[in-house]
Amino acid sequence: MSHILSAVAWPYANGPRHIGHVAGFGVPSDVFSRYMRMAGHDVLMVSGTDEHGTPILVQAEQEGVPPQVLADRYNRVIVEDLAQLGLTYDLFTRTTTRNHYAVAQELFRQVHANGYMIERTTTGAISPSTGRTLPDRYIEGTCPICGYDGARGDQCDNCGNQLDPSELKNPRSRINGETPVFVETEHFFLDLPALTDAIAAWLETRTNWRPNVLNFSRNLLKDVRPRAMTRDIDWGIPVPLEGWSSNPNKRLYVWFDAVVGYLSASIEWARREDVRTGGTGAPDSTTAQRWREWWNDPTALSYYFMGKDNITFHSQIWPAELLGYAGKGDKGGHPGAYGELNLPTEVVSSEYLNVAGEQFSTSRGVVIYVRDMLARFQPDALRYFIAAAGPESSDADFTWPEFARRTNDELVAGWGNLVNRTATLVHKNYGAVPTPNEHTTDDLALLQLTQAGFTTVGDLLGSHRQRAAVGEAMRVVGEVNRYVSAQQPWTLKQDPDRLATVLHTMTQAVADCNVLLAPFLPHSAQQVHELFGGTTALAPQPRIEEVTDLDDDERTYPVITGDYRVGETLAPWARADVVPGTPVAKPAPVFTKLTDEVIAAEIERLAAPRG
RNA sequence: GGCGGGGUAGCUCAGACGGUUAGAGCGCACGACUCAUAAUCGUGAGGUCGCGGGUUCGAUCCCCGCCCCCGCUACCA
Repeated sequence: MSHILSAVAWPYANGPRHIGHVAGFGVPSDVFSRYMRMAGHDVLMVSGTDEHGTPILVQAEQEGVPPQVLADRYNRVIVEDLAQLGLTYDLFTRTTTRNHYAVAQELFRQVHANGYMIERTTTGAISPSTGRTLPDRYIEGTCPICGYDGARGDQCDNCGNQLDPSELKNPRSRINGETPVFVETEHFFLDLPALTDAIAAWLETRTNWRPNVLNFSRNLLKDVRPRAMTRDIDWGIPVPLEGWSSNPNKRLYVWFDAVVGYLSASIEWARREDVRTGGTGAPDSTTAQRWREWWNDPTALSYYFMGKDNITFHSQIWPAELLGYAGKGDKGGHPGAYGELNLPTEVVSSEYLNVAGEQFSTSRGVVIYVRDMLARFQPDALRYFIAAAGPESSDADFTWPEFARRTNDELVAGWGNLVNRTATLVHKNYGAVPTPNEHTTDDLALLQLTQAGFTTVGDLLGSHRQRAAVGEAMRVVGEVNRYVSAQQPWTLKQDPDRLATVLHTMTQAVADCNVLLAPFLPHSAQQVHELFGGTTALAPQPRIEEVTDLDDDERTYPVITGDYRVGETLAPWARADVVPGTPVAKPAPVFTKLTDEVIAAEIERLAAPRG
């Protein structure tokens, strides 16, 4: 049994998240975490909303509200969506807690003390009216090469050439149209060249990563330069150094602190455990130190879930921060108060989910929000689609007809119908799970087959092959349907001994399948369990809790948390023998079949102009 | 431009470190059954494995060239 950290990418709080986001990081991380918990491991699954950076600041100004107000709004929306989808975070928090500020600053301070934060003067574009960094992407003008007027500061969309923003003719801010000025400014750069050997050595020890992720990560090391970790901006975490911390216009780069979130959320989780068990939540109390079980124990495992656009931050920047913190680069050094922190065991990156062949685009209205999806469809239907057809190893496509097909032909007709016909037969004939007589070889063969699923499906889940895993589980479901057709229990009314045995075998096989599918379909797994008279918790769900900031009594915010203890709130990854005599009521269908009309309405909604 | 991924049955995809008849699900055709949300089970039709060369006894899988699609290209979350 291992300690396993499920580190899930932090959704950016500038708007509601769409199903592409949860396909990339949400469902895969939850399926993995649920399975690992069922298999008996100590899983800590953490994430939160990422709330700093230019986009939130710009959007807040356009709306005329403080950035924190904007972030508060979308933090709550995202929390509600992820919880409703059934994502079992041990803690889903945010980057604007005092705890996170303190942890991010501690990381920065020690990386700096070890010599891996180097101060440099650079020329940067700033907005003259605010004094803030104007990122390349926020500058546009006329391309000096092709004359196209809509060129961005980093690249011309017309001719494809890379540009330097200072080369643009008639440069202007996309935020407010003013002409940017190029000034000299001081910033701290993460000294990646001094850490490259250490990163490369770590990458060399990595096995079992998806090959494209590992190759991409190795490639990144071919051309490494120091990377700025501070910004001219007044929204973010203050730079914890003399002369900097009091400067309202210097802040940590949003990505520096976003990846620190995995650690700070783990620490916040431990501190809240301390509070829950009667402590004060002070960082140095015994329970509040429990995060170290996942971060300091070298045998602990950590899996980072994200979309492919985040790979560089998780296989290069975050390891560099950790190595710099530990003093393990070319310049030496020593760890700070958190000790030697584990580097990622595996960076589990997804590709992209497209919608009907197009990339998601909020501005063009090519988007399906998680919220809208969950308002009209069962969460398990979306989870199933993502698990079975998601962008696991290459880009995948979401279309409404395919969603309907997966739901109707596989979930409803395959699995739901097996549950329903089994429960109906049991209910009609006995009203309870019957006591079996002697099993035939057919019965035993089926039970052996469903039992074997725990190994085959489990192995696939453990190696992040969820599409194959759910396919294997559904193959087992198909075998049970074949058994039912072959045994024809509805013809056995004159042979009660045999009927009881067949129905008992079916019930056991369905129960096995239900556990196999529980990581993917937790909502319906619990329903199916109860349909067959189960009274215990099989697949727990997360809950939203309003909490007070541990270091600021004035502030409250919602978190996602829950109790996911195997054997107590969660079924183990193994057969649970069905108990003869357990009452089985007349079943109601577990999954809702999607009609053509419903799907047509969704297609129309997607095609409609935005707004 | 550079780097990376991909082009396999009508659709969505799997697979082969080169080797007898290339797989799955759905769709389609026919049949069986009727416990079940017209669900289930069986049988069958259907593929020049992007194009052109090369290596090889043999390539769809390796090499070269080409065409097409997608992503990344570093201060953008």
